[in-house]
Amino acid sequence: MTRKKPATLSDIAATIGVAPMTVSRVVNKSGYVSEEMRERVLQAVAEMNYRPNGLARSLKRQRTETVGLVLGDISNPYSTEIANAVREGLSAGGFNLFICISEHSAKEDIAAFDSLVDHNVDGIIVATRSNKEGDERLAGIADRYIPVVVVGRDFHHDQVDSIAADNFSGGYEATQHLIDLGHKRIAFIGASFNDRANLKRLQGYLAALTKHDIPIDERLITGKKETASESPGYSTEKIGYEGMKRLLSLPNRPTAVFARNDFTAVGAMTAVKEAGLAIPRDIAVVGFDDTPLALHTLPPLTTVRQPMRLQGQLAAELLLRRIKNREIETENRVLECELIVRQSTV
Amino acid sequence: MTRKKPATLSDIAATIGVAPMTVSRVVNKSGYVSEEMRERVLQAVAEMNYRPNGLARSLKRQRTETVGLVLGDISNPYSTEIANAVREGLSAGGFNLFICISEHSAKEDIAAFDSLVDHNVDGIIVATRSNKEGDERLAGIADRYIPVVVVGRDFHHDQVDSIAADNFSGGYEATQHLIDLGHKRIAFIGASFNDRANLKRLQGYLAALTKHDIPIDERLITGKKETASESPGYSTEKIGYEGMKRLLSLPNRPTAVFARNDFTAVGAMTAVKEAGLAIPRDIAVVGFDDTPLALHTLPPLTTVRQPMRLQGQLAAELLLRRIKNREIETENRVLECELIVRQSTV
DNA sequence: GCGATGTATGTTAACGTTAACTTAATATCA
DNA sequence: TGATATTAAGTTAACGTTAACATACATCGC
Repeated sequence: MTRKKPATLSDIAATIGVAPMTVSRVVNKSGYVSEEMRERVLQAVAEMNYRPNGLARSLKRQRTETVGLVLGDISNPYSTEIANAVREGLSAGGFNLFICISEHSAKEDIAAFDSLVDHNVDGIIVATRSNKEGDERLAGIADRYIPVVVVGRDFHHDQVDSIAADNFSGGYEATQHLIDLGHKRIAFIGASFNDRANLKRLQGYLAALTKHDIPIDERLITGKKETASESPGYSTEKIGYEGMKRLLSLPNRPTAVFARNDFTAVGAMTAVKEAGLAIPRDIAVVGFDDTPLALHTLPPLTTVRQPMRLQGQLAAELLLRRIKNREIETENRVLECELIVRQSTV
Repeated sequence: MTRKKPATLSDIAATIGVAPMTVSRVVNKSGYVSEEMRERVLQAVAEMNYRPNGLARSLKRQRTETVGLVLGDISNPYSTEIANAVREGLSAGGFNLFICISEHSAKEDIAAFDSLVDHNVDGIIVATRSNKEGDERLAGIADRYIPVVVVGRDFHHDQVDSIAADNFSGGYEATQHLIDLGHKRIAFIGASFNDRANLKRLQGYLAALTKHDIPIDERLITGKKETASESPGYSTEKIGYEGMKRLLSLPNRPTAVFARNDFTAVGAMTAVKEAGLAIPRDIAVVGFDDTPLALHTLPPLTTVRQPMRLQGQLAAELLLRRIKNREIETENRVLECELIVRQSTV
């Protein structure tokens, strides 16, 4: 059996003996077509299993009604929530979403940008970590007036809207909460210097300590100075578990820990329980992100909720706005985080 | 400032006074071009910030070097691992990956298929749950000889390769394991009848009980008969928690539970602990999937590992194979699962 | 009866690229 | 030396669609 090529608009036109344009009008419901002709065309379309060629259409129309989303990794509630919210926002506006994964590599970041630009998407939402080469390419794209919105990425350009959670104040509040409970030896688990959001959380932690005249003890800050691409964000239970083990072996161990995120917190909690200590009596634990998991740890986890969905919604909204009209002021939104107190600290 | 249109290949050709074809040859490194000309062109390309228009190129070349992946939801280690493995397999072959999310809705499933077909992707990998309308559309796509591979989806077509984990024997082994440990009252948490994989796990569970002459008690099977689109696969801790609560309130409560997946198992464990019972002494728990989480529950979770990465790798491999040559026998692979025994059952 | 308007089609050219062919100059070799 | 390759371009037409314009007939109000 030989493979037959898909029918084109001209094929349809030829078989029923009309001009291609007439078929186009029926398919696109535009312009004048008689009811009789409409039916003839529609029947042929159905019979020949015709589908418009999107490439040709987009090439001619100069728009694809498609938006690209670049994520660092997919195995991460943050990415997940953003993607879902973006998708909803876009499909409400009639746009399709294509997602690309960069695995936190600058090279893949760029490959994703290029691939999306090559497919002439109408706009791009970028939610990967900043890196020099990627930023340069992104600037080049924005320079060409392709609508771009960045989420949680440290990138500035006069054509690019940005959205981020206030990780600094989130970290500050989490630490403040522990201080309010009387803790003096508060640890930070999972510091990472090439992840901007994480860094901000750490800075918030440091600021809160400083504000309350609590000396900063470097031994209480675990983490590593990664240089390049790093770990699958998701399985950071390991980081938490190992970090906590190290902290517990200190001569003067902490009475509270602030973990970079909920997964790290879960790992830390496991280490605490294994050591025969109680949470929060011996060690209080705070996480970050308020993932669904946080409700189901034992005890339930105090954590900082960042508005993930809202970030995704806003990203979709700002991008659609910019697609409609490129000549607008850029917006840079910073969204508040909220401390959710549960039983792991009280 | 007025927005200038991006430079085209002809623009480049015009500014340096050569034929467009010459520029094309330089850009694509094909055919003969003198070294001197090459440099002239390359310089103009750089100066004018030129990027080939992928739509036009794909339209002409009749291929996009892009593959689409349709996932039911993104908030799910299963989707995640598959996506990562597929991505790796494809990028090794020089293909780009676009991911679409259907939110387990037949309508969105179809929208995703159509969007991908409209963008003329070279092939599609489908990892969503089966549904009638979606299957019909998918068959129509496969009929047009567009390469399609399904992963964990119950779909048969003489042009479509399929890959699935052996959920039945996974469920069987998990249950067998509990029976071997002497359990007679074994519950199943989170039954769902519109999720094929889940159904198979349940059937494996039932088969193991039957094989060992253990009567099936319907009260020990929790779950609901959902009709349509369902829950965000990911936060099924709730299902596990609530299911376990119900089981614990039975007059003759189970001594072991087999949960549909690890998240459900975690929820169940929380309920067990809250009731003041010990795992595995009072109630043994088995999960499914072997997510990273399973190592960090307390106690660590016995679970059934399904080869997620392998499924993704195979999907990429089979799809690329079919893209290269459509006239090949279809393959239907069923991959073994492996019971990982940890402390939640022993 | 005549311009104005509405309806139903057809024609042309273009979106940006490249496969396939053509032309022309230069190099190679028996 | 002439035949044959090789190199370096240019020309044409097409991928499948649609915007813009052109044509033709019917209807309408006056």
